[in-house]
Amino acid sequence: MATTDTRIMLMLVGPPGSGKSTICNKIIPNAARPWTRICQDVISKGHRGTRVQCLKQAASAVSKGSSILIDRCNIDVDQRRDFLELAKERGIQAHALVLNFPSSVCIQRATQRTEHEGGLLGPDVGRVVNHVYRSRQLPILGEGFSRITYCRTDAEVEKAVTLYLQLHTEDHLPFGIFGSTVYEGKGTLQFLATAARDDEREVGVRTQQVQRTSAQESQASPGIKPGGSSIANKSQDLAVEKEEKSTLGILFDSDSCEGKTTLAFPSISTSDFQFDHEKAADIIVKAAIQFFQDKDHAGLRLIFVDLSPNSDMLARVRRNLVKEGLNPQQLLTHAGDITKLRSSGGLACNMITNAANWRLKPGGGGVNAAIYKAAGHDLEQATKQYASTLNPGSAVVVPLPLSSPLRKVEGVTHVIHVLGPNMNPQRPNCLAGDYVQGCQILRATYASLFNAFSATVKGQASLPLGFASQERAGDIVAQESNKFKNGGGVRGGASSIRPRLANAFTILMNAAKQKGTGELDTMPKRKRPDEKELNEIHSEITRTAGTSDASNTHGTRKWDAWAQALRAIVLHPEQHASIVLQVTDEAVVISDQYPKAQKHLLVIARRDGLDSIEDVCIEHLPVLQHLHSLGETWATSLLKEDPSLVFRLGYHWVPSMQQLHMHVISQDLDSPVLKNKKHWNSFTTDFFRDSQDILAEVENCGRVKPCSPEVEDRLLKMELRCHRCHTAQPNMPRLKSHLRSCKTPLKDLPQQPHLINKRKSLGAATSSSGCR
DNA sequence: GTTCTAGAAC
DNA sequence: GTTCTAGAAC
Repeated sequence: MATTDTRIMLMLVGPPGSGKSTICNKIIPNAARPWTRICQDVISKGHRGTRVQCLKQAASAVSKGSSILIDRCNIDVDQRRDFLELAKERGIQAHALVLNFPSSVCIQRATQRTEHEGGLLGPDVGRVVNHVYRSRQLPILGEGFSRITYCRTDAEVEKAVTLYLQLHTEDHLPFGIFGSTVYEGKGTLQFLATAARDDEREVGVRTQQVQRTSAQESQASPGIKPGGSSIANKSQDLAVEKEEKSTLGILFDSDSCEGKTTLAFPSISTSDFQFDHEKAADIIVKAAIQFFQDKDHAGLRLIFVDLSPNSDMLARVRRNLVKEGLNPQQLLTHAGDITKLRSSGGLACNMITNAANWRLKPGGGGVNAAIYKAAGHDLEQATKQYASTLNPGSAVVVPLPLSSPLRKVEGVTHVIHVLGPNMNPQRPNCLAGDYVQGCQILRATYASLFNAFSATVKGQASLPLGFASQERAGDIVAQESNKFKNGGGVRGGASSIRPRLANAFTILMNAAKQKGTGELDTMPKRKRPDEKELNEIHSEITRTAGTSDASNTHGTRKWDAWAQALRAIVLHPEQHASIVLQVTDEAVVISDQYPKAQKHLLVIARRDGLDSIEDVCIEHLPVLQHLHSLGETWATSLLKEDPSLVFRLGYHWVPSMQQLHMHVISQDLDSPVLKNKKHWNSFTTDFFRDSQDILAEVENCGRVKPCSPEVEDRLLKMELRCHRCHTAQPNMPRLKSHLRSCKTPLKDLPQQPHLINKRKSLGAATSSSGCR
C-alpha cells in the first residue's frame, strides 16, 4: 500500500557478530536515497550511548528527511518498541532486516574479528552472543513493521542490501514478510517463523537471478561462509544489479498494480524458430500498445518474461518500450522463470503463456517443457479437452485444474498456448525467410494471445475457450474478414484491435461458440455452460433462492457500524497490529477476536465491494485461490504446533460482517465464546461452505448460489448435533458437556498431516458440485 | 459480530 | 427458582 511519505526506518535485528555494521557501511555511502545510521555503540561522542540518545538522533534524522538504519541488536520486543513508536508517530514505514544466522556463525565472526566499535570482540564474546541469542524474539508484523525480511545466508543479505541500495527517495516496497528463516525456538515464535518461511512462497523475494545464484552456491558449498560474499563474480553482480533495477518499476509501485489481472508471456518464435529479434521486439511492443488502446483493458497487465537477465529480447523490448512511450506499468519486463513468477519472482500472475508446439505436447525444450513440467500431468490432460493441435498465429486457453501444482503454488489459473511462425529450416513449416508472412503471423499470434487473455478475464472463461484455428491466422483474416465484418466481437473487447485482427478474433470466438461445426472438432469436449445457460442458471438460482432483491447479492447491502470492523482492518492493517498476522496485496490474515475453537483465524480479502461469496464472480477466482493458499499455509503452521488438530477452511454462506473473509478453524470447536445455537450451526451445517467447494463452484458456474433467507434460517436454527457422532443434544450446555467426552473420530476427513477440508456436514441443504 | 434481558422451558 | 433461548440494541 502506498504511503505519501516513503522514508523508512530499517531496523537491523541480530546478535553481535551478525554483520549489522557491515550492512550499514554498504548501504549508506552508495544508496540512492539518504540514510542515517543510528548506532548505539558510538552515539555518545564515539562511545556507547543509551537508547534514548538513539531515539533522539533517529527523530532528528527523520525530521531532516532521511531514512534511518537502526544499527543495534534490537533483539527483543522491548528493545524495538520505542523505535517502532517513533516510526508510527512520524508516519514512516518500519522495516526489519533479520540476520537469522545460526549462533555458531555469529560467535565465530564475533570472536575472530579484530575491530569493533563497541569493543565487543575476543574469545569471551561467545558468552555474550549466546546470552543475546537466547533472549531473541523474532520480529512480527504485529509489532508495527510493515515489512520484514529474513536472511539466513550471506547471499540473502547481499540481496537485501542491493534492494535497499537501489531504493530511491520516491520508491516504496511492498508490505509483508519476505525471505526465509529457520528458527530453533519454541512456541509462538517458532510458529511465526514457520509462517514467515511459508510466506516466502506467497510474496517472494524479488530477484530471480539473485535467488538462482544463491541456490547454486548453496548446492556447491553448503553452509555459511563467514565474512565472504556469496555473489560469485563481478559480472554476476552487475547482472543482478541490472535486473534488480529492471524490476523496481514493478516492485515499488504496488498500488498501481493492485487489483490488476496479469498475463505473463515469453518471446514467441525467437528462440528455436529463429525469428528476427528486432522485428519480434517491435511486434511485441506494438501489439501491447494496440491492446491497451482499448479502455476496457486498463485493469489488465502484461509481463514480458525471459529467463536470463542478459536476454537480448528483454533489452530490445525495454528499448522499444521507451521509444514507443508505452506505460511501463502496462507492459512490464522481468527476467526469471515463467513457471515460478510468484514463488521466486514475487510477481503474482493469473495467466501464463506457453510457447507451444503444434501438437500441444510436453517435451522439447524451453518454455514449453518448463510449463508442462511445472503444471504436472494435469495440464496435458486439460489441454486435450480443449484442442489437439495448434496452428501458427493461434491461441488456446486452458484453465488449470485446481490440482495442478502450478495453480496451487503459483496461483496460475489459466495457461494460454500459442504457436508462432517458424523461420528455422530444420523445423516444420519453415517460412524460408518470408518475413512479410512471418510478421503477419507473429502479430496475429500476439493479438490472439492478448485478446484471449482479455476475453477470459471478462468472463468468457465460462465459455469454451478455444482460440485455435484450422487455418493459419493470416489465411483466415484474408478469407473471412468480409464474411464477419459486422461481427460483434467479444463484448467490445476487441473493438480497438485493427479491423483485420478484430475480424480474425471474432471468427475464432464465433467458432468457439458454434456447436456441431467443423471448428468445434478442436474445441473443448468438456461440458461447460455457455452464456445463455449461465444466464438461465443465474435466473434459476435467484428463483430458487426466493430472493428478488438484488441488493442481497451485489454489494448494495447496508452494513451496520459493528459489521464494518473487518473492512477497517483491511483498510488500515497497521492500526490493528495486535491481531494482524500477515498482510499481502490481496488479503489480511488476523486472529479471530472471538475464536470459536482452539485455533481460529480469518483470511480477509482486501478488494472493495467483495463482501461475501455471493459477490464473487469468475474473475475473482485468483482472489479466492489466494485466500485459500494463505489459509492452508497458516493451517499447516498451526498443525506443526499441534498435530492433533484438524482444520477446515471455509466461508459463512451469509456473512455477518462486511468484507469477504475465510475462516480457518480447528475442528475441536472448543471455545468459551462459542455460546449459542447460531454459533454452532454456522460452523457445522451447510451454512459453512468449504473453500474448496466454493472454488469449484465458481470455476464451474461462474458464481456461488445465493442462500435464501429461508435456507439461512433453517440451517442456523437446526437442532444441535454433535459434529463427531451426530447425536442430537437438547441445548448448548449439554452439547458442550457431550463434546468433552465424545471420542468419535471426525469422519470424511483426509489423513493428517494434510488438513481439512472435505467433510460431510450436517443438515445437507445443497449439492456442492452442481450449478443450481 | 457481542451483550443484554425478557420470557419460555424446565 | 434456575436454565436457556431468542430478539433488540449496538
